[in-house]
Amino acid sequence: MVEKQRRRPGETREKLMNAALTLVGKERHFASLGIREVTRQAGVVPTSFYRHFRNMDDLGLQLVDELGLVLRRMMREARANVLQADKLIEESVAIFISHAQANRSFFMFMAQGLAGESRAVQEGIRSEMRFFASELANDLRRLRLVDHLTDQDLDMTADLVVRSVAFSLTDLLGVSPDDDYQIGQIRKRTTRFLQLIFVGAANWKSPG
Amino acid sequence: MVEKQRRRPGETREKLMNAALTLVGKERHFASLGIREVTRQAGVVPTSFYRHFRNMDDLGLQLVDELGLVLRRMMREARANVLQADKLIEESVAIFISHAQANRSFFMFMAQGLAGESRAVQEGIRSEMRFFASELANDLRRLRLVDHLTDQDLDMTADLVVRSVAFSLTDLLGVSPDDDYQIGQIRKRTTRFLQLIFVGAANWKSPG
DNA sequence: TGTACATCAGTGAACGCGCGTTCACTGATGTAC
DNA sequence: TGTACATCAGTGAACGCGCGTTCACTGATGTAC
Repeated sequence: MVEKQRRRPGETREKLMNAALTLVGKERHFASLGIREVTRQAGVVPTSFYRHFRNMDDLGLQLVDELGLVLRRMMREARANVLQADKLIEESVAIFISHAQANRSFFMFMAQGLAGESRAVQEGIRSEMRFFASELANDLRRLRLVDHLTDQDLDMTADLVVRSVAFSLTDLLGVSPDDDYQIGQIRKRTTRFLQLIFVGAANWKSPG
Repeated sequence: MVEKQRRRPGETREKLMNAALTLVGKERHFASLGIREVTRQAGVVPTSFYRHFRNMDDLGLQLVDELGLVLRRMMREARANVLQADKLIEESVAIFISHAQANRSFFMFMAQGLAGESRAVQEGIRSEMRFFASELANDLRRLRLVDHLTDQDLDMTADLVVRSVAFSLTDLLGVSPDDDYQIGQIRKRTTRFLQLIFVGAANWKSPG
């Protein structure tokens, strides 16, 4: 006899979201996932899907919300651990890379969603990135490392940093998680990108 | 009676590739396109597909090749038209944006493919971007605007420029092609990103 | 505390449909001699 | 130049299958009084 029901509330919902993420982590594109496929991966009957989501887009939107949590967690860790200003960039990049590795599927979903099929998911991910960039701008303001920049120029700098890191993400997701050499290369290159941007910011004069 | 056969050689192949691009241009993700869907859009019987492609991935790879041509055309135009060094960035960005608008579907395909399902397509697009970046580095070397950089640092700068522009592409593709105000904003922001990067490059000292 | 009822979340059967792919056929075009 | 044959590219019919979605059902949990 099959053990059924008496599940923790929200358990199936969670299973479905994890199933979608797992498939995305296996090089599948979110846009090509089907409801039956996801429920199969989750070990759940297809009809269960509709108890939690209206369709795959809906599931995608809820994944975006969770992605936001992952990003906030990463930010918190970066704030706690990046203590020496002179190592700020190296350490932040290292933390980013370790989080990207630990949540590979989530970040894959994010990279896919930026040019994805659902406009709403796309907007959601963009909005998470904007939030991230604005928090970074606040941190930079607080650290007073680039004191001569106007608020607007600081925002621009933070935005460019976030974009560069996001692009490195797609590099990172393209190599095997075990390939330490390649990952090291990506880490170094990302670090240099950010250094270049900060040299630019340090010497920036607002056009007027 | 239906007029049939006696087609220009390669005509159907072209129709199929255009059909896929058209669908991608309509917010569809390439990974979610089906063979029947593409042939329907092309006005061709499903079996015709197999005369030209082994599967959708194959079609994707051939689109990457065409994408390369589009990028080379853009590069050529930029070289021909960007004459004054002081307007170099503005003018290049303007040319990029006008090409992105004129080949919206192609660039959409490119943005999608970077995090797409097919590893081969992904690699193809990356390789086109690397080529583009290396050509840009050559141009910068020739113009002698950043003479103090090592070859490696110049490559890095060009790479960062290309990435930033590619990311702006996803901004651009997210707004309506008629929304001149938004497009203007994206143009300005991209220009400032590149200016920031070049200020960084101008003041860069290779670590050693 | 107990009872009646509503809501919630999971199930299996069933539907009609569009999918990818195979097949044998056809006429146009290219090639050998 | 003409003829015989191979190759190419397009066609329509057919296949089995997995898809999204609906439905009526069931038992567990929450709520009202």
